[in-house]
Amino acid sequence: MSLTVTLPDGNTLELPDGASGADAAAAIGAGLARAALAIEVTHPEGAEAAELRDLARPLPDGAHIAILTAKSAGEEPLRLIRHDAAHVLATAVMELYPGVKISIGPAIEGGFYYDFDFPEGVSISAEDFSAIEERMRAHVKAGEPFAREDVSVAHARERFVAERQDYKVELIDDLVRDAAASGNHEPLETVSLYTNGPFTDLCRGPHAPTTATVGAFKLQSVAGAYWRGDSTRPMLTRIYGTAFPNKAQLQEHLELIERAKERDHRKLGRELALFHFSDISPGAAFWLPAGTGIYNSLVALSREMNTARDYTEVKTPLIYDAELWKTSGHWGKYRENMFTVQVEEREMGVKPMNCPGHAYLFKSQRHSYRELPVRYSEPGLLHRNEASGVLHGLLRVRHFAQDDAHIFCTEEQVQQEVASCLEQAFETYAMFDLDVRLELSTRPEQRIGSDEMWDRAEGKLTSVLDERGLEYELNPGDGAFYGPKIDMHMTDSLGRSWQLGTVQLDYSMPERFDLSYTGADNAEHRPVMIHRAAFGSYERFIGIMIEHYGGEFPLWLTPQQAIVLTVSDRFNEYGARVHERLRSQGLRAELDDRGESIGRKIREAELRKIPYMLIVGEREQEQGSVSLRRHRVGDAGSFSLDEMVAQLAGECARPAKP
RNA sequence: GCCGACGUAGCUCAGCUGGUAGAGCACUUCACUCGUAAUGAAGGGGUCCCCGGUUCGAUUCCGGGCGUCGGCUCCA
Repeated sequence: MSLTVTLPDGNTLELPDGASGADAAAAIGAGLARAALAIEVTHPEGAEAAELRDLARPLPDGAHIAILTAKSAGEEPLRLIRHDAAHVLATAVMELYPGVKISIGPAIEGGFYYDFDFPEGVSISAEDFSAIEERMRAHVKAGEPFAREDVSVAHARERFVAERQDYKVELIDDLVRDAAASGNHEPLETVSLYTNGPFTDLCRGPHAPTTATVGAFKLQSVAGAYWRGDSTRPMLTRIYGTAFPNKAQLQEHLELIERAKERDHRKLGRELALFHFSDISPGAAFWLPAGTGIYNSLVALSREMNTARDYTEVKTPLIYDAELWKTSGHWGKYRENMFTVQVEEREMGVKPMNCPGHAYLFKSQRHSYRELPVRYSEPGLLHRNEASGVLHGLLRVRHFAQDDAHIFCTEEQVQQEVASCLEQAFETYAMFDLDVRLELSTRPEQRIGSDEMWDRAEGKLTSVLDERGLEYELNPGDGAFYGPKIDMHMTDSLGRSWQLGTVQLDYSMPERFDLSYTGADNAEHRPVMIHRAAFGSYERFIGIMIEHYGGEFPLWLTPQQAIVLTVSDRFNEYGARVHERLRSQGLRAELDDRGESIGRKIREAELRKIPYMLIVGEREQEQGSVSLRRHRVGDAGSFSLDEMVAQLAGECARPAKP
């Protein structure tokens, strides 16, 4: 008896019955057999997707197979190695800390982690890493095989109960329950265990043949993480690490992280004197002149774009009677995260968002269907009492402003308005070369409004996205408490994802505030409310933008577009004239006429990342010219003053909207 | 909020086992008048995060708080 499998190049391979993936690799070549990590198997019958399996498992007859090695394309080899590394980490920790309870340890983007529950009184910090790494290295060096064993649920459960591995027992019970609940599957009868050296873990697999494939690894950080991501359950200790097939790749990865840290907006914000943070007001930026310039440019851009789209700007109060927040529903859900003040006998709340104010303002006037959509925009100041542990530079703050707007429209206008909001957001991001990721967030558990309302609202957002052929991720249960939303996300220098823009559909707020307009039928109708922002908060957007550009902003946005550097103070008068010419063209230019050497002036301007340095000395003064040096490029030749001014004015203009 | 680490001059950091602190950069002044990434000299600058405790004496040890960093939870 024999079996036949098909290789990726279309050739077939005949193997004895019961042959494994390892046998297939060996049949192809000894080099491949040594390098093989796992095998991708596509079943002959059934339309199931390819499955990555251990090399040791027998191959089904007629399968299409592909041997995976460390050099295979895609993320799979790294994921496999990192998952192996997570098991090796657990092995070492179990040996070093008797009584520790293990939970889960997956591969993640950039590495892996394993969550542990250490015995009472034991706490782990980075200082313990070298001892753990040493044990890990011993296991990797030993090249211990990963052995898979499929055992009955009862057997596995007994085993982990006996070992007091409560988290594993809970995982098994959940697997059984989920299988039963899914309906279309048979009840769960077996689970797989993987053993490497002294360590056995409940694990779906696959794994590489031995621990030796973890060529290079490093433990990176330790952090708390709630069991099952649930803040009501115990907090476990998570150890993060990363692993690669070899040392060089690990080294390269670590250097990449170091370089990314150079782009950190908190570091650049300080170095470029854009903003300042202080204990005196946690979570609130002090904006220095350069940063304020950028901030104001963005606000101006938003105003222009809004005006072009028939938005009207309004101003609403910062502090409101609690009654407003009770009406909107925020008092019930977000009271803990609001700043409140006692004013005489009244309890007041500082606004964490503009919507209730805008709803109230809409209600204060009579509206005809003829004026709809009414679009109120307001870069209003907001305060949210964010938990101390979540604050993060400009990206998560307590005090901020949004490029916020609320659209009040008829049911029929909703799709058009949502589409237009998305377009405006895309247009905005295009000006900054940002690629955002879309997410559709649907009804959360804690919500207001009927199911019919949610069906309708989610349906509308989905249809706008689908009609435009936009790619998006579905985020079930992540909507606002009053309606579903489309969020636009962007990542920071270290790959962490942050929400920028949002478009939220809201049938609930108009109901709660009893908003209405008079229809053509002379009867009162309920408008629909759309909440939207493109930048999101100006603070966060600037933070993301600093990291995106590494502090080298586009010319139209940069705080200082040009600096005039005098070679010595004999040329300060001419320098001042050049400076004045630039300023009269509306350019943001500075004059450095200090008695310092030209070398020093250049160095300082380079460090400040000023794009154009105009150097003036004897030659330039005589010829009425300037010598240009571009940031990071160097000497760019000599130009007549008229020529230079015209060129700069042209290049520094804001790019035309697409 | 939770877990862990950290908190010394504007910034980056040093400071052995407890005896009230130091460097470089930045800043000020003076000299230098300079050609594409640092001229030299002198000087000023510190409630060593805050509040308690131990001690003859605390930046150092202990407790509590606050803040920051990395995660987790949360994010209207």
